[in-house]
Amino acid sequence: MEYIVDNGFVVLQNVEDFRPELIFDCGQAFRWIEQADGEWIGVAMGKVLGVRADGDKIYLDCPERDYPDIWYDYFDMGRDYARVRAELSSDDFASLAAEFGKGIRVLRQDPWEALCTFIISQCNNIKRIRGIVERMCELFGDSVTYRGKEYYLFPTPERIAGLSPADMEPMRAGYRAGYLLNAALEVVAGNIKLHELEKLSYDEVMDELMRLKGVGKKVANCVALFGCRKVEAFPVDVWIKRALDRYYGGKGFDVTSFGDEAGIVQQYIFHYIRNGLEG
DNA sequence: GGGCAGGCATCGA
DNA sequence: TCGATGCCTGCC
Repeated sequence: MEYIVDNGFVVLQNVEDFRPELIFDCGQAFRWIEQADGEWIGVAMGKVLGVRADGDKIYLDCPERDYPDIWYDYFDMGRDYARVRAELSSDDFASLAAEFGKGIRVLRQDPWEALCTFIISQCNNIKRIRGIVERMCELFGDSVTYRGKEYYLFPTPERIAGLSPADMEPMRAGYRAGYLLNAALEVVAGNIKLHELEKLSYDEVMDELMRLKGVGKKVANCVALFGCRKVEAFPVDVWIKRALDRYYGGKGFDVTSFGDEAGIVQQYIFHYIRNGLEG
């Protein structure tokens, strides 16, 4: 956990795998926004954070203690992504994708936020997902001030559980609003313990999550990967399915061939097929 | 102005 | 177990 503090910034040095535009714009998190000067500002884990990359240095605008307490884990800094990429060398397609996506990291997000955002994601495009999530936070989240500007935290399950369907209409989440309300009620009732899930096996996590209405295999895999630290989770959406069909002969493909960190490979492939294959 | 977007639940074979 | 269908909404 090597870092220095420089002029109020936490500075990570000699970081090879950390490109904010890839991390924040590859569909795993929906609340990071690029500023005109290239800095990224996001709301996560109950905080607001500014992130700037300059060569192999990463500048985090946060109190020093927040790095070991929060952001080291959130940015998955304990994982050697160069090793993950190197281990794919026997797979031509995956290593191409990994090379193209060098700089991606899989964020370790709050499980409740991951659950809600990926419930919202179903049958939706990223732009609209972002809009719904943002309205959800502005309507029901607590406000915090950062550099003199107001931001809204992701609302707690308790707050959502107290809403009526009519209260949720301004979110414009459509039929997904009912799923969110149900999930909040289940969490508040203690019928699912989101923060305990990471201690369970991947299969157990999937079973628990899929008990919730509106949570099927795809959403559960996303929550397991991004919210419960299950890096073997491999969400298959229409894009990934097309890629597997095309490059691995489709149906019989066994994702465990990507190893026990298949979810990281999924992020590389997802980014590659959407941004790297044009022309 | 339809089709469609990083699914899911339900229903009928 | 599998395929078809409706679901809210809004951008293209």
